[in-house]
Amino acid sequence: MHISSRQDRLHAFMEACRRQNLKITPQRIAVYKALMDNTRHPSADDVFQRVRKDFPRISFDTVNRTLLTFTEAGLIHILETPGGPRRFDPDTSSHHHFHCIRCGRIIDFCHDLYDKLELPEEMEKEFRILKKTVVITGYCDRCRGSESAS
Amino acid sequence: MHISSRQDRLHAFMEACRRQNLKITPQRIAVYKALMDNTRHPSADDVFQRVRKDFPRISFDTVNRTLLTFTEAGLIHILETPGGPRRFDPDTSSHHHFHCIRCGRIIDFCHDLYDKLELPEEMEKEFRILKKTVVITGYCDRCRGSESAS
DNA sequence: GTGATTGCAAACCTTTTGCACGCCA
DNA sequence: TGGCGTGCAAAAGGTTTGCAATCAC
Repeated sequence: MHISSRQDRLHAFMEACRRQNLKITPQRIAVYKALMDNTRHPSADDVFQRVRKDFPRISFDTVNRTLLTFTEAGLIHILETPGGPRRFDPDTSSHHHFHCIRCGRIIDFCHDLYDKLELPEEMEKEFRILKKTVVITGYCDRCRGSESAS
Repeated sequence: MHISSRQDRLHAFMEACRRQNLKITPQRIAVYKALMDNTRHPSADDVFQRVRKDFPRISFDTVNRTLLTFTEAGLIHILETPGGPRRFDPDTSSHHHFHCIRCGRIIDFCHDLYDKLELPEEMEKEFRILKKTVVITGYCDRCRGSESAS
């Protein structure tokens, strides 16, 4: 959970960069700050638009590549989506997702039981697991009425 | 599981179309047949390439739209992927996925316990649920060695 | 006959790639 | 200084849209 302050998180971020031999550049800091502000599920472009406000000269590519770098470093996650632009998730704590197949909304939810699910034994042996999420798909409250009205 | 014959499944498909007021066109039949053959996780283009063999005059758009139509009708599912082209899943029985974040492989697995997971009560009340999947992300057996070699 | 479906083509959007320059360590 | 990181621009890849012609019912 996000009990740590902005400063603490920024500090931890820089530590993580050092640990992974990632150079600490103004651009990376700007991207990370934007991610801390945005608790939703931003696309690369969403992040770009936000970072731009404080860092007008940054390029989209830098933002996009930075996001991929952060993902490889485990600082953020890539969301599982039903197609469409890639979405990132700055929240790396265990949580789960609901996807509306009509409006595309992704709704986070927490669920202790799901968090505690054990991984299949063989998989744990053979693979290196980073994340486990329950994804529920359907029509959200706003869309469930219109489902047959196609 | 797929104990029913090709003929049975085709028949069930046509029944489903009638039930949903979908016209039974040669194109839709061709797409459905291609899906029955392909047990992997095809993209729209994968399906297109396959259908083409038996139906050279079909257009990509028709295939793509047909897949979306089938999804809305609940005949197939859209896979949750970390970006990239949309993938479809002709297997609508309960199963779960592992995603390798390095090579992009999607591996199906079955897991009774995961199948039996109960949905969050409130969600079941408010939303219309179509599917529930556990998605595990990480490095697969082939890729786990190369993870630090970036 | 009528409305749903198809084929075609263009537009749109996102992601990837290559390369020269610049900056962090 | 060396090599990683950045910015720019072009290309590639996938999806969506509009419209006229066609087909299933």
